Amino acid sequence: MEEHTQDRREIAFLDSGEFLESTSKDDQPNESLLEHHHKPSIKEVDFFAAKSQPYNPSYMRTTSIVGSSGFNDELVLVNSSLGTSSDDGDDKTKTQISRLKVELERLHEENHKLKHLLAEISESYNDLQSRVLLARQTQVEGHHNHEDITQAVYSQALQDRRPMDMNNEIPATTLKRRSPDDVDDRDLHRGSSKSPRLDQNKSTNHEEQQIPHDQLPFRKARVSVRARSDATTVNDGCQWRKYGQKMAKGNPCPRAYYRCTMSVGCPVRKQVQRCAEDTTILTTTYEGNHNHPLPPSATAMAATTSAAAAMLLSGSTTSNLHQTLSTPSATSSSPSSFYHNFPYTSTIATLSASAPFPTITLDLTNPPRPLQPPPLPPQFLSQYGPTAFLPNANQIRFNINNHPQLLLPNMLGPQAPPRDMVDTVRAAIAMDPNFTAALAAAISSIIGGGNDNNNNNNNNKVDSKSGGSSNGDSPQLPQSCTTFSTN
DNA sequence: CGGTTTTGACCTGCGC
DNA sequence: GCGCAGGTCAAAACCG
Repeated sequence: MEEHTQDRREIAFLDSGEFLESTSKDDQPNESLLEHHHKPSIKEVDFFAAKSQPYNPSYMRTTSIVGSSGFNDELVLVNSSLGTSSDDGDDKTKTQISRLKVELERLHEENHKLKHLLAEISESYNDLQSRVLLARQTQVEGHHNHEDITQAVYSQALQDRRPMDMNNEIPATTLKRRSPDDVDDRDLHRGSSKSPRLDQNKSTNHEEQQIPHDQLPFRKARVSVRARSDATTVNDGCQWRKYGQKMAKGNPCPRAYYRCTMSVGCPVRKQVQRCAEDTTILTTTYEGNHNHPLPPSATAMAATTSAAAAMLLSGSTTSNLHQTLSTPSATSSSPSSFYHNFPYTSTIATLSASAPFPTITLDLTNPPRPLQPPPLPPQFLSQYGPTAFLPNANQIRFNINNHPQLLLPNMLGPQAPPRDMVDTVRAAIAMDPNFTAALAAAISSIIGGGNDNNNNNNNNKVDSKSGGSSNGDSPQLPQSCTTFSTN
């Protein structure tokens, strides 16, 4: 049981309609509240029903911190008028108060259980999603006639047999490990004979491979983020260690390779390279899934890129994704119809079919044409303010399956503090069911988001060297958050 | 002293 | 087979 008295977050009851009706009927919220607890009317706390309830400030004497998911992690019912009631000293009132406290404790415990339940559901969902994608892969491998460009991208990824990326299927060759503490799915899946001394774990049978399902087998999709930054790399909330640097062909700027160091063996890697044409643009390409909890500041980014990767890997969800050509060689087969759906000159999201990996590029560099934001639920307006979703200079735009266009303010630019990013991603996830791929991470962020402010200003490190703060000041989330790509 | 960065070497796949 | 390019390794240097 968590402490009620320390660091409590005051949550107004946005409970069932019955409850609100009872409180609004007599326009005496405090007494109604007490009366309400004479009756066992609050059997369950319907967190998600709160969204549909009109916000009535006269009854919400406390600050509403109902997250965008509608899930309260702390239920501390505060009746600010109890102590000043004219019935002070009345035994009946005291009895009611004590009953109320008991009920409150019960609700708190119930809330705690629901949190666990939600975590389990989220985990189950991720598991199921992996299985679905695996089934899709199997299906795609047997049917190469794909009219949809995204299916073609996906198919190409599945047919790619480059050993460095041989994570989509277990090769019928040797598996190896470099060292006990340097084990990632790449090592587990790679069919390399690079180091005979490390040649072990041989197997030729798919089903004999004991591979974590969350790393199986979809790791090839990449999420690339283009953003203007003067720093060597962008702050995404994670800790990274640079393990290599290479000069890439056609670009005078070196490409740096980073590996996530927030957990031993975390397979997530990223490449950072400046654009040759415009050195103020930094391209960060993420690959892999985190195998550890993420701090809230990293979860938001993870949720966004994970959703993008999920779109990329899901044929149905990518079919309506606006696509443009990032380079003349990219996605030459992209149907021109996409351009009709895409009235903007700037790149929104780019799918690259020519790359060795299916890659989705989120371009945050081109100021898009101002767009009318979608209507927002009242709770978002109350929580984030009416201007929270107004278009900024740099935004990511998603248009997935004809869902409302989501405006994600520039996550990486210096003018956008992480708080905006976190809040906006939360809201975006809540607004679009297709972001359920990131739901677990987002909700975790929301649950732990009571101290988001702690992460606002101290996660601006620009490289891993100055890092360490991101996981030191942030509470670790109770679950592993799938990040960036689902491949 | 431990973690990170640097940097040359090495490995692999691909194209010719 | 050879060269090229992308990616990774690992020892040395660096840093707090």
